[in-house]
Amino acid sequence: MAGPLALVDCNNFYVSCERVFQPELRGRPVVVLSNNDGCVIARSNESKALGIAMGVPWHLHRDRFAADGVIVRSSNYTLYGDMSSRVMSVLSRFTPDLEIYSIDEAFLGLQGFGNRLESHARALRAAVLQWTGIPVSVGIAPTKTLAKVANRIAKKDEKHGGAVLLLDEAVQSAALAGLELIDLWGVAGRLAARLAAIGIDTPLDLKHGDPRLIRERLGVVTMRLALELRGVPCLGLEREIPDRKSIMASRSFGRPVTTLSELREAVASYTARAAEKLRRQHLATAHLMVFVETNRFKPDEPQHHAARTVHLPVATSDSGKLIGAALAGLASIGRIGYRYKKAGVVLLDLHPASAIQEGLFDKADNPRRITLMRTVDRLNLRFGRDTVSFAAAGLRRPWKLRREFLSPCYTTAWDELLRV
DNA sequence: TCTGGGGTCCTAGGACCC
DNA sequence: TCTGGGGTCCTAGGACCC
Repeated sequence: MAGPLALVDCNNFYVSCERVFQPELRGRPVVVLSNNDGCVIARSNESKALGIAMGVPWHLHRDRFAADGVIVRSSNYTLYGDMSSRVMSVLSRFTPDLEIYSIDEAFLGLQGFGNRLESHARALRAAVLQWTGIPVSVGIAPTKTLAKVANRIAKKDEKHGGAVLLLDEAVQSAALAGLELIDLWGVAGRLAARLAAIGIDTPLDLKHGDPRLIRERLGVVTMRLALELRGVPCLGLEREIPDRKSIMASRSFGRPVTTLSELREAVASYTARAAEKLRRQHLATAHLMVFVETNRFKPDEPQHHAARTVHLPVATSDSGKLIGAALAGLASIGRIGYRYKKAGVVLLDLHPASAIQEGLFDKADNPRRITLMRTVDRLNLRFGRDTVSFAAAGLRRPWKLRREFLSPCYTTAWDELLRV
């Protein structure tokens, strides 16, 4: 069933969108800034070559950007959303098997294309460029994780002409040999550190690691990642767009907010915006969370981060009701005397709007947690340096627990016991 | 000398992605 | 003066219920 997959990823997407309508930006260093012109969220290749990192705050680098002739644009999400739809629409002409993964990426199922994969990839790139003006890179491999690797190589090295195929095992390993763990999809700093702690230092180590051991130590998500590196598909193509599980509307304030009335205004307008999204997706919500935050980049100022969840007796998408609930939540957490930097609302526990009348949202069929308990006569604990074992009447055999799986409060107790 | 075995809801936070 | 705005999944623990 599973055939090769392509990951199609738009190059420097936001910058490319700006360039479609301002061709004079081509060949020049360009960055796009986040809301409030806070930090850099997209860079052209020329900007990357200047050493501009993702996410850097603009105000700290403004002078340097100016000196380097960097062109700066505020973001325009309406434009990017529209361009994204055009790109996806072109891609859908090439295969019905399409997963829109993000605003600028899609996975394509390419079963049945046989040995025409490479020419197909090139035709696809050319079509997207011609019809939308957006350059894309294509990575083709048997699994999503390897397709990500292929795409990364296609993007980094121009000699491949924007398309890379990783179809046989030796080629895949050669590609992985040039990467570090944090270059992999799903690996960031923390996981890389935990992998290193069990002797997995490179993508090839992970590929050849013992899946059972990895699962035991690091969980099922990491085991899937290891298998995907071997070419075993663990992540399927998701053709249907699933309903959202939460909807958020939040903003950082341009300057600190110190009065409750300003906070109320902001929260009311974010709630209205979230409610619009909710209705557009034909959903209703039964919980709403409102939160406020002070400026975390100013640790010397008094900090206050607070959130309150408000339960709605009947799921709704009515802006008025939601704003009322959000303001009630805000009243119980907002405090005078703090300089607030950010606020927002999150709508949770979403249901199809059509289910409201029938009350179908009310009852969840699946238990949220399964508890196992056993009363035992007496516990016999043996503490070792790295493991503790339990023997008890009521347990068929002793349980052994490794230290790294204990939460810190227990390991402290463990240390105490070892000292005795 | 002795008092079960589950369940739900809520809050909070970690870790990752784009 | 100035550091984004969304999402996902997972884990853990407390309060409370029957």
